[in-house]
Amino acid sequence: MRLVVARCSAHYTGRLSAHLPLATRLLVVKADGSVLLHSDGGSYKPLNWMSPPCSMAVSVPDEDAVARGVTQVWAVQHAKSDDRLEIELHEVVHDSSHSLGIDPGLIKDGVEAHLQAMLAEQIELLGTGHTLVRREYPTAIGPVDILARDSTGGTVAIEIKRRGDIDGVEQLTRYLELLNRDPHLAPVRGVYAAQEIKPQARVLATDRGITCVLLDYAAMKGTDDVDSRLF
Amino acid sequence: MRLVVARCSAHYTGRLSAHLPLATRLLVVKADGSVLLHSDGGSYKPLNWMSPPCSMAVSVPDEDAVARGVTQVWAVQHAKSDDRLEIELHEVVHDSSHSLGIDPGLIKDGVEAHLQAMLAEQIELLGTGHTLVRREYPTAIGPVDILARDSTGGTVAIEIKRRGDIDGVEQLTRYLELLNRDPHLAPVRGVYAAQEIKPQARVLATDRGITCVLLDYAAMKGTDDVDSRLF
DNA sequence: GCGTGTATTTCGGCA
DNA sequence: TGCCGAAGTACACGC
Repeated sequence: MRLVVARCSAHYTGRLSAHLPLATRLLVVKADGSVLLHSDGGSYKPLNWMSPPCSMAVSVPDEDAVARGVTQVWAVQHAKSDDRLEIELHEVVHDSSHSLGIDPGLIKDGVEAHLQAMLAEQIELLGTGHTLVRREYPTAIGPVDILARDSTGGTVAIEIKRRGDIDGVEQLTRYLELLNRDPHLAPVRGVYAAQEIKPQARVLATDRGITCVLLDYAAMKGTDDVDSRLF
Repeated sequence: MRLVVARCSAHYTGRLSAHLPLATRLLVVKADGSVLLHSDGGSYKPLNWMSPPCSMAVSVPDEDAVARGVTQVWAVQHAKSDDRLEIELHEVVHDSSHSLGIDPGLIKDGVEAHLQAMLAEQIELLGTGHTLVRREYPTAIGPVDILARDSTGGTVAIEIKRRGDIDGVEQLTRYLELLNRDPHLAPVRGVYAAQEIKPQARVLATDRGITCVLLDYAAMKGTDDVDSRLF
């Protein structure tokens, strides 16, 4: 990994065109050849970058560029597309290289899969008498997160999201349409369960007769008996 | 901006829990207090990070940690939530600080907004006699990109994408269903306009009576009289 | 390899 | 400020 701090400008062409005016920035060249261009703010996203696989060619600036104060030019070309990032470096403030080795990677916990597991175990949160049929109930267009039965024996298809957006309603709608063709299951009721449901998603869901349920992750985790296995 | 290369492990708790085993990584501390933890690969996304606003407290490791080889502990706490990132540093390979100043930021060109603006100005690309009603025509489930009238006075709802995928067809279908309930507008015809339309999207659109239109960005830009303001 | 669905998404725009 | 949709989305998992 090479770290360079320099005054620079940059130009990207590929899926869009973008330009970065002259300013001092951090340039990171990773071992796989990818390049990140970071400012001193924003968030984790670089101002500009090139993803691997790509290769970088360093060249001497032409006369015109030298006159503008350019000391070197980096041309980073993506290996499989026309994506191209050109960086003109002016003063270089810092330049160092470091050997990092391969990273063991991140271990995660607490994403949608956990919500699904916990709701499956606490299916009565949807109402007294609800019973689990199975998680990841398979259909022709993909698995339904949870299939259950309510106290009257009616089938309930549940779509789970961390953030309930409008596309989740579409997803559930497609499942419901398919499931309702199965005479063993029909009629199937839909439940959209999420930690947070956007107003527009709620409107669309309600319009289609889908019930919205808010999930309280902390409360569910508190009564989750498999909690202990996490870490 | 502070750059540190060090052998470290990390623990994140917040919207999820995550752990990073001991390895050598780049740690970037930005001027706004945010912290990035990068490996020598992956992509532009850090292995772990803390977004601003947040604050970092450096402390001396306890006896137990010292025994594990920890030389310092960074506790990064988000200012507005419970998000917390703890980093245990072992050997520090590199440590430098740099003043970068405020970045002028990225200037983009060629995104969906440009396509929309240009098509609104060149609405006759859809056929002679087409007139613009308005851009971002509001509905209960979100704004339609462009609403127009054709030469016969019929209403046309236009969905614009850079890359025409299947979800854009779904989106337009929802709008059409809603708009067709409005007696002042009905019947409303749908047009799916994109620089590139995926075969599956084209099939679905055609099946639903939606017209597909390919947008030639370069050609549209050539006749765009506000072109001069870009860059 | 491609398609699908998630993400500590981030980012910008508009009400 | 909050909500909503786009992103050079990236990324993992399924087939």
